Amino acid sequence: MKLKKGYYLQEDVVAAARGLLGKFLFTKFNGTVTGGIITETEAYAGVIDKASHAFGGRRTNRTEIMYSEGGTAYVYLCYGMYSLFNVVTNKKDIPHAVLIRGLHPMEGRDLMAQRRKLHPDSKNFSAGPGTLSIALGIHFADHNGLSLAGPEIWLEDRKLEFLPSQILTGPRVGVDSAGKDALLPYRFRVKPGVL
DNA sequence: CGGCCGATCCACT
DNA sequence: GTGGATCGGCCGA
Repeated sequence: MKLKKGYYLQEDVVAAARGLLGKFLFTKFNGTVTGGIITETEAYAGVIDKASHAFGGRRTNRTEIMYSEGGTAYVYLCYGMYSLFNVVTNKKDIPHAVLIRGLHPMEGRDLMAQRRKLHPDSKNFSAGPGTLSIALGIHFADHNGLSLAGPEIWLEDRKLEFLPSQILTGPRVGVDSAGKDALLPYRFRVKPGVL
C-alpha cells in the first residue's frame, strides 16, 4: 500500500531516511509502471545543514519546493545532466528532504533498461541517484514539485524490513564543501549482497 | 551580465 | 584513478 501522509510528516529526517530503506518507489508514465526497492538514501536536514540547498533558510525558485509539505517530490538538475530525486519531509516551511540514491529494480525492468540503454540483464542499472532517475523516467523539468500521493510517482510499504546488521551508515557523498556537516552519518544503504 | 560550481556518471588509461 | 561532458542556479558587480 502507498505510504501514508503521516510518514512524510515525521520530524526526524534522519530517521525518515533510514526508514525509507526497503520501501518501494514507483513511477507510472504512459501506462507502464517501473520501480523497485529503495536501497540507498541520504538525509538533508534543512536550514541547519550546510550540505542542504536550503541551508540558512535560503529560499529561491529552486529551493522553494523543499519548503512544501512532506510528501512532495524535489527534483533538481545536477552537473548539468542528471535529475536527482528527493522526497520532501516534515511539515510545510521546514525544508527537510531525503535523497534517494539507489534502487533495486522489481517492476518494469525492461523499460528501465531501455531508458538506460542497457541490456535487461545488466547489473546496477539504477544504483546511483542519477541513473535511478533515468531508469524511472524522472526529469527535473517535468516532475519537480509533484505530489507523491498522485498517480505518477509514489512510494509503497510492502512490509520489507532490513535488520540493523544489513544496513551501512556513513557520511554523505559529494558534500565535501559542507565543512563539519560533511562528516554527519546521514547516508544509509543496504549492504551489497543482501538483495 | 559574467563566472563559478555542483547531492554524477562513464569512458579511458 | 582520472578527466570530460554539460547547463541551470546562484552570487557578486
